[in-house]
Amino acid sequence: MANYDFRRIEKDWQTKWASHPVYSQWLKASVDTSKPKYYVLDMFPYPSGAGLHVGHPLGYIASDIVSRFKRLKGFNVLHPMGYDAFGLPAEQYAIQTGQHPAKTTEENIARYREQLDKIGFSFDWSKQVITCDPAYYRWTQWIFIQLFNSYYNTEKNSAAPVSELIQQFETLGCNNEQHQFSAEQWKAMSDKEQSNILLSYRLAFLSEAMVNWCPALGTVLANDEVKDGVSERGGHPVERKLMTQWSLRISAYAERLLTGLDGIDWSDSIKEAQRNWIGKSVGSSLHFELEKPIKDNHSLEVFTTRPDTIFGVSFLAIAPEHALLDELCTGDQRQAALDYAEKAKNRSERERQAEVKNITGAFTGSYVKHPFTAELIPVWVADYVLGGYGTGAVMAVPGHDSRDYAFAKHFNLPIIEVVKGGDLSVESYDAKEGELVNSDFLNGLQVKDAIKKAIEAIEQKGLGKGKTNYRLRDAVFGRQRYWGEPIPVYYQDGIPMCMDEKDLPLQLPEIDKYLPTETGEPPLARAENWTYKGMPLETTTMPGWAGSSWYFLRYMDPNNGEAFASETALKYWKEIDLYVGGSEHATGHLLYFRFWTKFLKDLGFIEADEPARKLVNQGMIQGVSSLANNLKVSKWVGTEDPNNSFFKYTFLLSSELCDILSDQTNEKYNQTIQFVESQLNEFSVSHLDGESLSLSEKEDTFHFSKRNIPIQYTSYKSINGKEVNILDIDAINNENQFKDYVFICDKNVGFICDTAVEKMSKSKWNVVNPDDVCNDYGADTLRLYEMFLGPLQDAKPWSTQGIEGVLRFLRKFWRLFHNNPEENFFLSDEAPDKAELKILHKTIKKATEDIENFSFNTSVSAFMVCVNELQDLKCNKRSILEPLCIILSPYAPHIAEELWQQCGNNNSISTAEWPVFNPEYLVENEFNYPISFNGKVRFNLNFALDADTKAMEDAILADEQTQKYLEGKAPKKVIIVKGKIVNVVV
RNA sequence: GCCCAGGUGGUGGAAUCGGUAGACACGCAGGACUUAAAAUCCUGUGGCUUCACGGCUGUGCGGGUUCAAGUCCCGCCCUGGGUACCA
Repeated sequence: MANYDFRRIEKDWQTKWASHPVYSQWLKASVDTSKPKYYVLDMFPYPSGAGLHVGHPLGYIASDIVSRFKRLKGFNVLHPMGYDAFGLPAEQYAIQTGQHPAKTTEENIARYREQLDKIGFSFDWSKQVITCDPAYYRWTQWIFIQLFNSYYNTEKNSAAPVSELIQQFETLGCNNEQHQFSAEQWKAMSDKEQSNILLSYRLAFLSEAMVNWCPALGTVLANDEVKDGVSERGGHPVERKLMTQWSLRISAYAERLLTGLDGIDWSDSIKEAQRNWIGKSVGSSLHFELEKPIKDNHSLEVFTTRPDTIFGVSFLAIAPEHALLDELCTGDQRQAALDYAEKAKNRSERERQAEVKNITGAFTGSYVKHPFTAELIPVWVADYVLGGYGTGAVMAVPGHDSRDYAFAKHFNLPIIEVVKGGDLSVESYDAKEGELVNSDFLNGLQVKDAIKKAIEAIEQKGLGKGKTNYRLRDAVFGRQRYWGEPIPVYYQDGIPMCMDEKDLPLQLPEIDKYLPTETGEPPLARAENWTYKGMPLETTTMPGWAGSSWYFLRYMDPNNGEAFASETALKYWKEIDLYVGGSEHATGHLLYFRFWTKFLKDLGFIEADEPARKLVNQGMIQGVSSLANNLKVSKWVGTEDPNNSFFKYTFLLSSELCDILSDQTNEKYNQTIQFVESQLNEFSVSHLDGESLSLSEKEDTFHFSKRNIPIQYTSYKSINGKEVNILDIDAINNENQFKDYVFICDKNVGFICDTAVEKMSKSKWNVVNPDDVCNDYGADTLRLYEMFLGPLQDAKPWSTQGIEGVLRFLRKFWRLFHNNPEENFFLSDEAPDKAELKILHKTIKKATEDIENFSFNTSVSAFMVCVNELQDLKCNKRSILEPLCIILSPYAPHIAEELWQQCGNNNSISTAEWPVFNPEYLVENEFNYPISFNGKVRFNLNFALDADTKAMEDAILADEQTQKYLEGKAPKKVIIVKGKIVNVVV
C-alpha cells in the first residue's frame, strides 16, 4: 500500500457508489415513516453552457455534509438534485444557431452531472427533477389552472374556488369597493362581462396593466427581474408599457407572506429584504372635497401614513397618470399642466430614476378644501407621485416629509410646522416622534396618539378610514418567449378558458424559428395548429420562476403520474428542513416559492404553510480577475488621415507603467515615456509593415484614460517577495483574438496586471473549474478546502493558496493508518489511553456541534488539531481511528470509505453510526489558572477544580510572583472564576 | 437617504454566557533528511523595545459600563449587500 493516492481512491469509490447496490442503496430516501425524516435541499442550478465553477459546489458541499451527518445519525434523508432548465440563455443560443433549446439543455445537464459526480455528492438521483420535462411541467400547468380557478377569500383569509364566488354572485350579487351589482344584474350580463369581472378576482388573471417591457429581449419582465431600469439578464433597457398580460395575484398574500417570516429560521437580511419588498404601510385614506365637483366626483382621495400631520398640508400632489388629471387641469394653468403630465408620463423608468433629484411639477389650477379648516389647498401634478401606489395622490406636508419639503422649497410653497423637534429652515422633520403643534384638536399630543386621534376624527366625519397599503405588486406571469412552460389557456370568443386537467401536459410545439412572428406575436404563434378543441391557445409562456416555485414538492415523489406527489409522501416529508442557496433570490424565487406553498396549503393539497423551515445562504465565491491596463493614445500619429494605420490597435500597458504615466509628478515619468515610445517604435516597424510612427509632438503624445480589460493567460509570480500577476506574452501573441493588441511590458519584470475580486464569469477569464481542482488535489481536498475557507455565509475570493494545507492534512490522516516504513495498513487493537480518548471525544463533540451550527470551517480545523495531536502521540489504535473515519466521512467521503474498508468493514461507511460523545473523557480535575492583576495576565498557577476558594486565594497571595506584582500594596479584592481565571485587584 | 450584514496579524480566518486575543491553515524565515528534487519533519513568526529575563502596546475611531470588553452601551468612520420618490 503506497501513500495517499487520491486519484485512484476517488475514482474507485465514485464507481462503487454509482453501481454497487451495497454502496448506492443507502442514499435512496424512502417513505419509511418509522424513521425521523430530514429534507435537505439545494437551490437547483440553471444548466448553463459554461458548466460549474468552484463557486457552485460551495452550498452543495455544505448540504452534502449535513445530509451524510443526518444519515449517520439515523435519519431518513431526502437529498435530491435537479435542474431549473427553462430560461433565456438556451433560447438566445437557439435563436443564434437554430439548435433546439431542449438539445442544448440536455447537453448542459449531462456536463453538469459529470462535474457533480466528480465531487462525490450523495444526491439521490432517482429523485431527479427537470423543469422542462413535460412530465414535470404538466403539474406546473396544473397548479396554474388551480390558481385560475381560485380567488382570495379575505374573510377566511384563504384561497377558495371561484365557483363559490360565482354562486355568491348568482344568489346575492356583489357589493364591495370594486363591484356593485345585484344577482339579477349578474345573470343579465354577457359571458364576456362575467368573465371580465371574475378575472379581477382569480389568482391567475389576465389584465391590462403597466408592465416592464424589454425590447431587446422581446418580452415583459417581473419587477424582480429588473434592476436599475435594465434587465437583470443581459442588462438591456426596460420601458413601461401598457399590455394585456397574465399575472398572479401575489398581493393577496402580502400580509401572510409578511407574518410568515416570523416563524421561519432564515437570515435577518433575507427576511428584511422580503419585508421591504412587501412594503407594508399602515395609514389612512382621506378625501379632500373638491372646490368644484368633477362629474360625480366631489372629492380627491389620498393615502397617508401620517394623518397626524393633516394641519401641515400645504398642497395636494397627483401623479401624471391620475384618472382625474384632465378635469383637474383648468384655467390658465390647464395647458401647461397637461403638457407637463404628458412629458412626465412618457419618460422611461430609467430616465425617471436618473432624474430623481430634478424636482418637476405643475399647478393644475384646481383647489380642494381642507377637511378640518375648509381652507383652499392647491392641487399640483408632480412626477414624484406614483400612479400605481395608493390612490395616485398625496397630501403634501412639507414640514414633515423630505420629498414634499424639496418640492415646496423648489416651488416656494408654504412649509408649516406641526410636530416639534426639527429645524424646518434646514430640512423637514420626518421622525415619528414629538409633540403636535399648530394642529387644533391634536395640539399637545405625541405623534403616536395623534395618529390614532386623527384617524378617529377622519372616520367620524366620514372622510376616510384606516387602511393598509402594500408595495408588493402582482407578478407578471406571461413571457413572449419560446423556452418556457406553455400556459394551458385557450380562448373561446375571446374569453380565456383553462384546458381540461386530463389533457395536460400542453407540450411545447415545434416551431421553425425561435423568434416573434412578423406581426410581433410571441414565437408560439408560429406553431401549426396551436389550438385546443379548435380554439386558439395562449401564445405566451410561463416565466423562469414558475417551475422553481413548487419543485421541492415534486422531489418527494417525482415519478407520480396521478398527482404532483402522493399524499403519503407529502404527509411524511412535509417541508424542507434545510434549504441552501444564494441570497440573490431574496425577492424573486424565495417569495414566489412561499406564495405557491401557501396557496397549495389553502386548497388542502399540502400541510406546510412555509416551504423551508431553515434557510442558509452560502456566500459567493468570487474570482480574481487579471486586468490589463488599456491605454488610449490620442493625437499621436502625425498623419492627416485619422483612420489610417494604427488607430485600429489597442495599446495595453503594464500596470506599473500605467501608474507612473498617470502620475506626471513622478520622477520616473519622463524616463517611462521614453521607454514606452521606444517600445512603440519597435512595434510600428514589426507590425505595421514598415510604416513608421511619428513621434513629433511629444507633449501631446500621452493623452490616455486608464481602463482595465479582463485578460486570460496569467500567473502569479513572486518578485522581491511580492506576489504579482504576470501575463504570459508568448501565449497571448499566439491568440488570434489579440492580433490587434499591443502589449507594452515593464523593462525587467514583464507585463504586470492589476487584479480585482469579482463575480466568476466567463467574460472575465476568472473562472476556476472544479474538475481541475479535483484532478490536481482531489475531491476530498476540494470539499474540505471550500469548507475551510471561512464561514459558509461569507463571500470570499477563490484562491488556491492554502489548499496545500488541506491536502497535507489528509496525507497526515492517511499516515496514521499506514505508519510504518513500508507504508502498509496497520492498526493496533490495544486499548486506548486517557489522552487518546480525550482527543477523540473532544473532536466528536466539536464536529457534532459545528455541523449543527453550520460552522464547517471550525470543524475542519478541529480535525486538523486532532490529527496533529494523534500524530504526536503516534497513535494507531483502531478504537480511536475507526470512529474518526466516521466523523470525517461527511467532509471527505472517499478517503473515509477507503480507510473504512481497509479497517475490514464491508459495508459503506455511510451506514455506520455517528459515534456518541462521552463527556467523562473530557473531565479534568485540575486547571492551570491564568493569574491576572488588574486584568493583565501575568502568570499561571495550577489548582484542583474543586479547590476551596479561600485556600486558592491564600495560595495565590502567598506566591512569590504575586508579591512582585503587588508592589508591596495590599490587594483590594481577589476574584476567582472557577475554571476560568483569577483576577487580583490592586 | 433608508434597511441589513460586517471591520481582528503579511493572508484566509478562530475566540460558547464578558474571563489567557490571534486556534487552525497559508505565507515567510531558519534548520534536519536528500547527489538533487518532491515529500516529510523540527523551530520561529502581531507591533515596538530588550543581549536576555522581561516590559509596553494591540481587535476601524472616540467615549462609557465592569474586577475584567474583540464581545455590552453611546456617538462616529469605513466596506459589502438590499432598496429607492411607496406618501
